[in-house]
Amino acid sequence: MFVNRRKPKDPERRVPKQKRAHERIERILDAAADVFAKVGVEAATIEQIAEEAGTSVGSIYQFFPNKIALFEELARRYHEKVKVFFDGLIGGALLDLSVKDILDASVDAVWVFHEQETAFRAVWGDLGFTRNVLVEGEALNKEFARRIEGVLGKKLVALPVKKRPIVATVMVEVLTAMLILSTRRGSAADSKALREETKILLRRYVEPYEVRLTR
Amino acid sequence: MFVNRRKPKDPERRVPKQKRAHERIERILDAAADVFAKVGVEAATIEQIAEEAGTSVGSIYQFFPNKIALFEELARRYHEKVKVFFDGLIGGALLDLSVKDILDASVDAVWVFHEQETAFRAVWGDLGFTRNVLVEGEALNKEFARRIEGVLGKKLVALPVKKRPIVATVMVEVLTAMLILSTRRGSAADSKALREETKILLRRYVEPYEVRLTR
Amino acid sequence: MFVNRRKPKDPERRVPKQKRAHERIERILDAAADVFAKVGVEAATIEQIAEEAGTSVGSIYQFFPNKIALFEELARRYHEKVKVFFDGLIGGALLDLSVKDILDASVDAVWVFHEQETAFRAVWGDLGFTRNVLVEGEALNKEFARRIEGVLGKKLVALPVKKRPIVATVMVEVLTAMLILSTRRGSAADSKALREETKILLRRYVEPYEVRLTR
Amino acid sequence: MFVNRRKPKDPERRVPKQKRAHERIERILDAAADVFAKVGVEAATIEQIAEEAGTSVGSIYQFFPNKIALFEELARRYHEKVKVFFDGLIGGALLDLSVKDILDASVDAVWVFHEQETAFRAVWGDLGFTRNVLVEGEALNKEFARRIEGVLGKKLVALPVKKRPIVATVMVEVLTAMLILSTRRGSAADSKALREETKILLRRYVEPYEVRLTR
DNA sequence: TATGAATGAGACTTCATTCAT
DNA sequence: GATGAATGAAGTCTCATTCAT
Repeated sequence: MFVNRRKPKDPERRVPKQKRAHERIERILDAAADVFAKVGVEAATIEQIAEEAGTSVGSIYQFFPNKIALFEELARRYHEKVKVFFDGLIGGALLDLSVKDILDASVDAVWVFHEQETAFRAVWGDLGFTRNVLVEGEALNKEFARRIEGVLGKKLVALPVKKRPIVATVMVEVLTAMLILSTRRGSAADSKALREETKILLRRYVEPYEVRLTR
Repeated sequence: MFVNRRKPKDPERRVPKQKRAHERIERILDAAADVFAKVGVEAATIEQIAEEAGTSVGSIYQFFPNKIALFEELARRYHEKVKVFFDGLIGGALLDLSVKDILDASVDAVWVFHEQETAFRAVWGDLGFTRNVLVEGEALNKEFARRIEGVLGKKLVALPVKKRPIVATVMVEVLTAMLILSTRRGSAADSKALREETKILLRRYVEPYEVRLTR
Repeated sequence: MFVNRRKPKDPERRVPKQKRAHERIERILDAAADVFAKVGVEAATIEQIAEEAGTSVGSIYQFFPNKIALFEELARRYHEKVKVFFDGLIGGALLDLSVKDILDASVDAVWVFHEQETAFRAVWGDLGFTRNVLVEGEALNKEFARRIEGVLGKKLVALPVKKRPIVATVMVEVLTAMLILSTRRGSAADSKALREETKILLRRYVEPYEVRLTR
Repeated sequence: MFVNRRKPKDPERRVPKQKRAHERIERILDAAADVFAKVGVEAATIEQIAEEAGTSVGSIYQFFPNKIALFEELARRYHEKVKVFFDGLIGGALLDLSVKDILDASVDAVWVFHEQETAFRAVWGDLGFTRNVLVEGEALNKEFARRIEGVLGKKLVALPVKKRPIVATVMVEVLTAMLILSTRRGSAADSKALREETKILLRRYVEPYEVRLTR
């Protein structure tokens, strides 16, 4: 009742021990992602999320100290998921393929991943705008870039080591931009076309680095 | 957009008042742009903007029905400015240049424009975030694309008419993405490097369409 | 919307420049005192106070950053009022009277003051309980005690200097206790009787110090 | 006060369970007293109390219908304890002593009791604050007064019967006030001094009633 | 018209109480 | 019974918008 009654509380909040709790957390996060996707992170309200999750606001606060924590957890999870995804992609036989095939396969894979993870897009899309957590989005893309650098180094022999970071960064950002665009545009036909165009764009960008020009 | 700004009864004596009102509107919009840039559209408060503009909230509501109208007017103006900018760009002797030179000049021009218009970036950057006005941002980029199509048609003779829209769209989005990235990264050195890399990227993308491959 | 949007704000809040605002502040404080008196400081809600004051919660927050600030301002004002009251009491011709007459006059005056300032009692009564602001109540009574010491020194010649503080403190606390009791009991008859009994109690307590026992 | 604690069907097998329940109740009440003492009744949360008691909130609600019931039970118990205490005090050889010795012994005893029962002070102190249960605190003091009246009648022969109630009341309230003051002030030295001063105060107050003025 | 105080809906968060396990 | 997660009413506070001066 009094001002100081709003004590910070255990910042970690309850650790989910029970299965039911675990499910609820998932439902809450899913709902949060949906709502974030629908109206944006800022405009989303806890009540909305609770309703979408089929719970009460109290339950959300049982697990998350505030709205931003929901967002951060989502971002963290996507980050994780993407890392795993990339590891699978690169860890595979990718490096045995030609640059063109690598790009095609990668774009396809990322595209599919992106389309399946509806909520992912919302979070990712908002990352740049939600000033408080910009960091996370940056981190995500920077991590992508780092991974890609590894591949570039092996396949694009004509690419000077010093230029690798920027080329990788550009590739990631271009891919991101195309994904976001495809989300914005909505139509499946557009998406397909954009995907193919993205492949072309990336291929043309890096092809010159593929073989060292001899003679 | 505006409330009752368009009722010039007694035009004679209205002129000075109109002038004052006009100045006030400009100051309000400038302030809004600044505040939006600083804290984001959602977080910005009318009071903040009023203070920054050296007016009162009441005065703002005299001219704008609500906060979003401020944003929309800003977006509209930038849209306008950009159109003018593009007209200048394309209307000039651009078409006499080679594709490479066109791209270089265009990227440079856009880049400079973007860097000068601080508030522009804020508005543009927040476009995706404030869902209600996403439209405006889309419109902007679509308009860009349409303009570019005109140029493409003339210079990229090998580009099939049907492919023009998507190529133009990709170019605009890529350029946009690079501009946003450069804003995020901040450092001037990065910006310069990104600008050059953007030129390379775009050039490689469209070069194949430059000349019809004859046998 | 976001967590950090709840910025501390100008802690002083608006300074009342306008007459209307001033009146409103008075009304708010009166209402607060009433509500505090009725349900206690902790249980009082801003909404209740706003209703009682015939305003809106927003108006209250225009002037006071939070509920506790209302309480503190009330306490501060009462403190002030009481100081003035005491100055009047002691500054008068009181010292020319006998100890008995001084006590009688003082108890009467305090009693009347206390009965008139309904809200005062509420705030004072809660001072001891509202942990956060205990200080204020203590300060008030300590100040009383200090004033009384001055009088004691002059009239109670047989009271050793070293004992003055505790005797003064006991007198103040006893008087306070009796006032609070009389508030609790409610009935006017009781109040009158308690008042007289308080005079007796205090008189008997200090009479032995009145004259130095010679021989 | 209690929910369903009084349904001993199958008393045989219930004994151990009852015992366990009894212990739990004690632990809960102790915890409640501690927490009330620490943060005040309003600010105390059931969860805090449960934690302090090493139980769960559910268990608390097994025995107490709500938070206030905890408080009331504590008050009731203190009331009880105090009654027993007083009975011991008065039932003893007290009446054989002089008025001075009675007062000295009583004040000492009450003081010690008060200092030992830490939680008691918290509950008592908060009595005035939690309006709903003000009654209880009043009752306590009224009961004290009644007991004291009995003694007064026997020892203060010069005290008119009609004046007994108010004298008793004043004595109790004064003692209470001094105890509370000593709690507030904290220091042991102060406490000792206050205790002695309280003895003096009370003695001087009632001495005149000790012997009937003859002639 | 300009000002800024007033309004009040609505967001966040807490916590007493209930209830499924 | 015991547990602690779930609920949601209620409280605090903010700020877009209105309106009296």
